[in-house]
Amino acid sequence: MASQERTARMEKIVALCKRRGFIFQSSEIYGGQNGFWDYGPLGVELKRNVRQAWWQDMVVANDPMLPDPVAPCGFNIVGIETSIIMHPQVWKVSGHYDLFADKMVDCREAKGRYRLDHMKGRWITGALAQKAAPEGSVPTPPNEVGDWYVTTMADGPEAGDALVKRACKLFGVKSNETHKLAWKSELSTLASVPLDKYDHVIGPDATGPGTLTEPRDFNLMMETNTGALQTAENKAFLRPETAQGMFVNFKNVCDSSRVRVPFGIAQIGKSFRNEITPRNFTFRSREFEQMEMEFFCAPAESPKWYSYWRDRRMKWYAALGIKSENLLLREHDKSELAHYSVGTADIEYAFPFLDEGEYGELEGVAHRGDFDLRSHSEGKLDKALNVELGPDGQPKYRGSGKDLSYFDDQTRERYVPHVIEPAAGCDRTTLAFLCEAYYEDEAPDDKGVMQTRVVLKLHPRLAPVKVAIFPLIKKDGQPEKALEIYKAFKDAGINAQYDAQAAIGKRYRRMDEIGTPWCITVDGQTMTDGTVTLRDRDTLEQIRIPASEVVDLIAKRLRA
RNA sequence: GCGGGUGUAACUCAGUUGGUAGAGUGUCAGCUUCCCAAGCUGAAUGUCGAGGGUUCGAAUCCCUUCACCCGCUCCA
Repeated sequence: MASQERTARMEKIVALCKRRGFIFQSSEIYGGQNGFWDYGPLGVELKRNVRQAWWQDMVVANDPMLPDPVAPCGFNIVGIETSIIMHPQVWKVSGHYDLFADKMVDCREAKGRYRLDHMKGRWITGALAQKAAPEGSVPTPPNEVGDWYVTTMADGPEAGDALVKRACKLFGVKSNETHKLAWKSELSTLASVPLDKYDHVIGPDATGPGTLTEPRDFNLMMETNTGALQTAENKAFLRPETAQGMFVNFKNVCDSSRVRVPFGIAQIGKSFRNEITPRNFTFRSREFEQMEMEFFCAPAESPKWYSYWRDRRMKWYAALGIKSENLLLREHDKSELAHYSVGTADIEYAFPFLDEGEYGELEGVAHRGDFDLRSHSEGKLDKALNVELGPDGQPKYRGSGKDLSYFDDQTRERYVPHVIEPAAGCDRTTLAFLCEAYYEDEAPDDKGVMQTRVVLKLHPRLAPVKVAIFPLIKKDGQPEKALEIYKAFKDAGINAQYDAQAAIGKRYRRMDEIGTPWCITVDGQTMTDGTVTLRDRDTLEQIRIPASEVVDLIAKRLRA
């Protein structure tokens, strides 16, 4: 089975990550913490390199004076680093607060999950007609007269009728004798029922009472408190995305850094979400790192910029070694889009933990229109881009009241810029590079027995260790010469390792397994003519070059 | 959240009807070794996922719990 092969491959990658110190489970000695992961000595180098490659391409490489030939024009992108905890109003205006602030109850019998405030019901007195207690319920003596809370998920005017229907069935009353139903209360939501009465609640799809769990919060956002006192007033949230930090600093950046539209603000940082089901290694974590960029442009230019960023981001993954057959650009269907949006595309990777033909999201490139800047200015907008009003006719969530428009002194126009947002998951990207790099060779050993060689074919710029230096044998001055070369790499700021332990073949294999692209070996010939061998991880080929030139050569290859 | 599976050394795994743990790989040290998991000698390493119970005695039986994997469900 192809899927078993894929699972086995993924398990080997996870084992390698642990064995060689790329990724560990968080708090492992205490039994682990679901949805959280630690990066080990090699993993942290790999992840740093991913960040650095992103920052290089998204920030450092860009300048209005040096336009990318395929871009509409030249532009700047500046970096920023904003706090994880922001003013709580930020999340109300951004829409995150409303998105998932609901209490949910589960029904143990019907295996359903319901929003507490959507479940309507009425109290009624009577004897339940049911005989056997349903699965998951509180056992009830049959035909006992009591007070019950009958519920339904039916909405609006239908709710009352639906309850009558349900009650007839539950109490064995004929549908033309509904006057026999002894209602004790008007329609209310389950939120009005105290927890200690849940034994008497009959779920919308249950056949008996007491099958509902207590209401549980399903909050996307992690909560915390900012003062020593944990009161409702000082409740705060750990950011679920880094983007809002850039939107709320739009004016600061404009006023302080001589940028002109079009320009971008980029940020790399941690975000937090209470994922319901953390799964698939680091893919769905509750604490994760994002690499996001908000590109501000004139509304009329935004479709061109959207296409540009979507294509450019695809190229970035390819340039760092992701094969095109494992990468998918998935344009969202027009019906999935908010009407103001020109498009949203996901960049997806064929992770081995997914079935063949399935892809997991690495990055979303979204055209966000002026939704965010206008919301933070005027108040949270609804889908029609009007300020969403509360019952009192005032904005439901007030914006900052600050003017976040931009005056273009070339065209003499004032407008709220539109935003193109390429938002990548750093941990997912790191994981994708690991999965892509994992490779097994077979080669005979000196006894002719086939041996598996595990290689991480990481792009040299991503490899945690760039080069290893070995003395072929531990004498004749070879260790001393090798250490000298090793120090030259350290001095040049290139991450190198020295290893004199065990046979040369074993040392090469150790380096293959962690993805080190090059190994340099000092041998007998080095002592006479000053040359060393340079061995390539992928081709296994060796060339001889002067020891004095190796640092420059590797540095040059890393820049290429 | 539900159902199924798993959890023993750093990794992969063995461990009989209950009698307080083994292998291979890896790691480390020494010798050897002039290029792709070489050889010899030696060494270290386990709260048998955690907590509780039964028992004279638990890796093994029971309960609870945590984590991971698979399938549903849910979801940015």
